[in-house]
Amino acid sequence: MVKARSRPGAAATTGAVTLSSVAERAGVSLATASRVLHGSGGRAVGDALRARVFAAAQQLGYVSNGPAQALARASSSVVGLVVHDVADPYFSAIAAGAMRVARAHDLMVMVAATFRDPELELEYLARLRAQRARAVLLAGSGFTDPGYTSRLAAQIEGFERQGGRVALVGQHGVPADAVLPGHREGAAEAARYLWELGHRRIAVVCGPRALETVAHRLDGIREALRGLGADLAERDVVEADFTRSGGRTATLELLRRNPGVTAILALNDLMAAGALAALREERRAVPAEVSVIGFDDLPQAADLHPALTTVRLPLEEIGERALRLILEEEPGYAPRAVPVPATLVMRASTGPAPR
Amino acid sequence: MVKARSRPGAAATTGAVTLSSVAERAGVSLATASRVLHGSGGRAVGDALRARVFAAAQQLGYVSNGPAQALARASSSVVGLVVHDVADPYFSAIAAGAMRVARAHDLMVMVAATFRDPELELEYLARLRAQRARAVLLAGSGFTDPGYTSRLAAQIEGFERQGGRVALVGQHGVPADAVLPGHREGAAEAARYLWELGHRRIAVVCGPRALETVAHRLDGIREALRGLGADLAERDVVEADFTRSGGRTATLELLRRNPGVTAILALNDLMAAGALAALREERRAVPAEVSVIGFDDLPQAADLHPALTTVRLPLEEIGERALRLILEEEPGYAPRAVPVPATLVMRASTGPAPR
DNA sequence: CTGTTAGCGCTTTCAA
DNA sequence: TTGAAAGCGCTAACAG
Repeated sequence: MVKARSRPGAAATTGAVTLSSVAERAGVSLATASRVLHGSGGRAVGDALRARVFAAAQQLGYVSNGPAQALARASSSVVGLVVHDVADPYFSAIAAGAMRVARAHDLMVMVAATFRDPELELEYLARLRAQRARAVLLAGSGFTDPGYTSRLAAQIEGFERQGGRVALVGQHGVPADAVLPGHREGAAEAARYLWELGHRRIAVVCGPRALETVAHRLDGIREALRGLGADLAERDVVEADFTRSGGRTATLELLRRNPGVTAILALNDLMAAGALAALREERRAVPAEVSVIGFDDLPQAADLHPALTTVRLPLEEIGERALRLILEEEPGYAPRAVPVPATLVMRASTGPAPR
Repeated sequence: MVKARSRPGAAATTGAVTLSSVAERAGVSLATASRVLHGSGGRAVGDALRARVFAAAQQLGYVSNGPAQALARASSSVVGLVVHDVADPYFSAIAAGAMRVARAHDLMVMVAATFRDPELELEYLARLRAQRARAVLLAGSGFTDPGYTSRLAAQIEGFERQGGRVALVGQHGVPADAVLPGHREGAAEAARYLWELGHRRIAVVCGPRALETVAHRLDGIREALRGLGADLAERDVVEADFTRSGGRTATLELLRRNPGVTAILALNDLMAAGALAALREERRAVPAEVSVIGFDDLPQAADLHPALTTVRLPLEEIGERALRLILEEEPGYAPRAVPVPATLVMRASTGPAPR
């Protein structure tokens, strides 16, 4: 018995429209059809054949097979984007920037959400590697854990050896191209601003310290206060989830522990929103009794009540720059680092310290 | 001269670690290595060989080649998600739900943002088809344009013929499995609520009417008012971008056109935020002078000032249900439609009509 | 349980 | 310019 699909091109019998069925229909070779339909630039094929191939493809409703192309070319047209959580506006802003760049390069974007699980981050990186992603942007802040760091470095190295490029948002303690948001400086500026307003009882509502972002922002505050001759007491730093509800809980706890605070630095805007809610519940006037500063300047920051004073980070730009770094520039001898400064945006949630 | 890579397995020389180099190293056949490393379940290979293969893969640092697998299996492990804009909380919530389901099925998610451009939507669908995505979720609301609709239907049909599954959020006027958010009913309920509060001068601030979502919500309002013996005048419907700034602009315009309005229905929460901002600028007290209702119940709705009364849509659930529909159920004879009801959430931005 | 082998659909020399 | 043919890395019969 003759096997149904023993010959190249036989697939056409099956129903699937392949390049060779297009070639056959157009009366040209497979190679020519490939050159017409996928060849870069478009030159190098006579106009007559060219037209016939297009017509055949059109009539047959040909759709190229991405995986096959990726296999033959040993490189795909997808880039990976790894975030903690797509529903977190911080990450969706970065994603928006990155996607714009991907679009400009005609690449598809594979998005993975780790929900702040380092293991998942590593796993997704491996899968992106398996998918032969051309580049990967790790937008989630690193975790300050040596074991994790070395495994991450190994994955990254493997990925790069395989021809892929990797960029990070934040310096994860591994050598790779990175965009470095001004966490430290921005936080320091916020702390100094409060100090200037006369606040002396400053507290911090922060996310998990294992997150690099959190650690850096906290450091910035600490250093700034030290520079001012003050000190941030451990009891004035309350840690919780890096979310609105974490911010609310932490603030409530803080108010219990230290009813005298006059200023709260929330390490992101989500937590700041929670802090404002808690303060409202506790009937503490903002900023008359307590001032609040956030971080990131999410779109909704200005709509909080009172409008949130915060440290602005150009998130979309960060996503753009990071992806550009690996898509538009050759790998250098040493990893590149692009600093992106943070700026203080003064609104209505801060005021002079009550006396 | 002997060609460097004339024999299968020769690739090992090149540096790339392939399945056959693993097999060779483990002293087993390619098939066995494949069964151990990628075979589902894991049975059917003796423990001894099994262990040797794992060891070899480990030592060599083997990473499977996704495209090659996809080609051989004629099916990939990626699903597509098409949205208007990842930075829009409406879509990022849906995306979060969908990604959770994808994760449960061990699938990667390719996200495409169309920025409300129908052409781009079609293009991405084609590319997802080329990537042999297993399923695609079109989360962006359809466009009420017949030309677009028929082309969309054609793409979807092609995609399905190819073995892929498609789900929609909203009925785009094409036959495909869909999750149908209660736009109409939710909007109607909001309108009736305002009516009960005594409002008789109700206006609508809406996004582009070419969007199905907008059209349906608007219809719901219109019908509800008609049912109450009232009518929504064209001059009381102001159209703008489906964003915060669109909401602000439209509200300003509305206030100029019709200073007497006592209630504003904004067709999404983003626009409602803009409406509140505009009202604040114009020194109109909310809800004492003007009541405002939004739509979606984004996480930030409760933090607006005053806290926004809005129509809640369980967005993450919508994303989940939609993806489940095509990942967990066999295609039916007819397209399925899963209705998801909207519910009114009463907060502080609405109150009795002033007299 | 294990190995052989024929493709999957496309790209890319190499020759003509 | 165009075509022939050799893979890309992996899966899945099929045969032992």
